[in-house]
Amino acid sequence: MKRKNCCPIAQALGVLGDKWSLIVLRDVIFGKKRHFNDLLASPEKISTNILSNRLKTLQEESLLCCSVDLENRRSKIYTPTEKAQDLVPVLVELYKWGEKYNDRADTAENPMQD
Amino acid sequence: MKRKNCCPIAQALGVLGDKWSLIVLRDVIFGKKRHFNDLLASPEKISTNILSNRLKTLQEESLLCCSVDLENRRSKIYTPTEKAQDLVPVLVELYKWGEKYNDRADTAENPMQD
DNA sequence: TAAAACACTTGCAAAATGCAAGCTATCTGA
DNA sequence: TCAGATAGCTTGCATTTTGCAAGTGTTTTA
Repeated sequence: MKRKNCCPIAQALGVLGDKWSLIVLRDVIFGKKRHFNDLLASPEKISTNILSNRLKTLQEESLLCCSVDLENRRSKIYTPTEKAQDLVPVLVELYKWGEKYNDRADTAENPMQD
Repeated sequence: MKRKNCCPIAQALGVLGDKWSLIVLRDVIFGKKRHFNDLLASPEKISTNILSNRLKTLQEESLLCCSVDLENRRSKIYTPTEKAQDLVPVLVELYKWGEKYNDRADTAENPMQD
């Protein structure tokens, strides 16, 4: 969803305002997950085609960069850019809000405590 | 999207992780918009059925409450709850991030400067 | 060299979104 | 009082996004 000529919140949501982008970024940033299968294994159960698509768009938005794992050439490594790291405050505030109002978390499945 | 037994971020996104909920909340919280038609008039151009649906789900999630305008009984007033007000830090961080990385905002259309 | 692992891709069904039109209750002006 | 305007929806239908299962191609391991 392109959102030109509108407020920064709408522009941020143009990139992040879907069901999965921030989940993937959470896992890459806090969970330190780097591989496709690591991200697939999250308790939210993203499906392979969506994950693949999200990794593509997040690269296009310069939130992730992708490199080949030198020790295992069939494996790709996805790392967060500075632009993605700058989402930490957003994720932290979301975490605090979710904790205050919606928390039924099983800490064993909590990616913030990786 | 129900997200039980998972981290607070995922739970927050279960409520807010779509294209429109945070846009509506932005307008109610910062733009101080209270009526259906005020919300319709935002530059992001939400359509009537989606707005109607979002107002309903945001009430179900206790983020908005709805009352009849006593001075104009065909008009309804939507006000943010404390739970919604507590999203201010999330919206502020999103704003800062959007401003830093995606800003092409026309300040004349910027709801944060209402 | 056969089997397993990894990162996808494809096909198809279901759900969400987007657009236009219509509908009902209230209100306003002649 | 009564036609038209207004506010807030609802409906129908096309398009887009998501979800699930199965399959593909390359690399690695046994």
